[in-house]
Amino acid sequence: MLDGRTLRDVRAHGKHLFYEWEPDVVLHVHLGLFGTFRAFRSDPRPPTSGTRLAMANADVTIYLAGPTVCEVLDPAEADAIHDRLGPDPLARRSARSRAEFARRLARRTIPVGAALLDQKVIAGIGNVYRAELLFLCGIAPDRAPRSLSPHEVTSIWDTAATQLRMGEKTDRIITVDPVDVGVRRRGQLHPDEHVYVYQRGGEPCRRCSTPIEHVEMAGRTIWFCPSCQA
DNA sequence: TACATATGATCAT
DNA sequence: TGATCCTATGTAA
Repeated sequence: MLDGRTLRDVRAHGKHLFYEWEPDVVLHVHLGLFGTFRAFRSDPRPPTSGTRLAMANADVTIYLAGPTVCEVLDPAEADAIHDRLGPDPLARRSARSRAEFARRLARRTIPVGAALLDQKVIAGIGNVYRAELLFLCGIAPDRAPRSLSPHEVTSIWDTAATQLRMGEKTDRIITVDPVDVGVRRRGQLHPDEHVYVYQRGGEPCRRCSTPIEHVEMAGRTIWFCPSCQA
């Protein structure tokens, strides 16, 4: 279906990837929990039974295995998927998107910790960032969206944009301010010091030493500091 | 070698 | 809320 076509563009919205092939065919990929791309610069191994997609040109061969979604769509179908997603903090037009986020968040009655995983509210956050963002903003995960001040809502969006941009740049999730672990620069952080709360249940908060707690929310575990996020 | 576990999202109920 | 998709990795055995 895609053989021989030229790749015109690749776009991302949240964790959804859209490969636009000429003319007017869109490959929609979502890696989910298990999906991985593997690239072979030379001498590609033959695809295995788990390989769902192979893309190759003269220089590189890329395999995709384990994705939640790998489907060929027409542009209208791709648009429909795009339209049902909430705003992406990494997209341009951020001020407008922030207002849209505030609107969509305010309509929900679920806890803010659950809303951050709802792709119709905000796209692309994920389980690590939802916990880290709420820590950075000093917001308890079980707060009702309606109880959040405009400033708190703004800070969630702006912090998401900043942190996601940093993650994109470094290809790592590093939310910790080096000052909080007693070093000067990001590069001096030990890998165990990259996050404030994610998967740190029982360990002392990096800011106040209170033991980190965790709770189940939207079917997944979220960690938080009961003192910093009172 | 076996097993638990993970940065996700959808759908049925 | 639980089942489902079903790869790679790290740790235990």
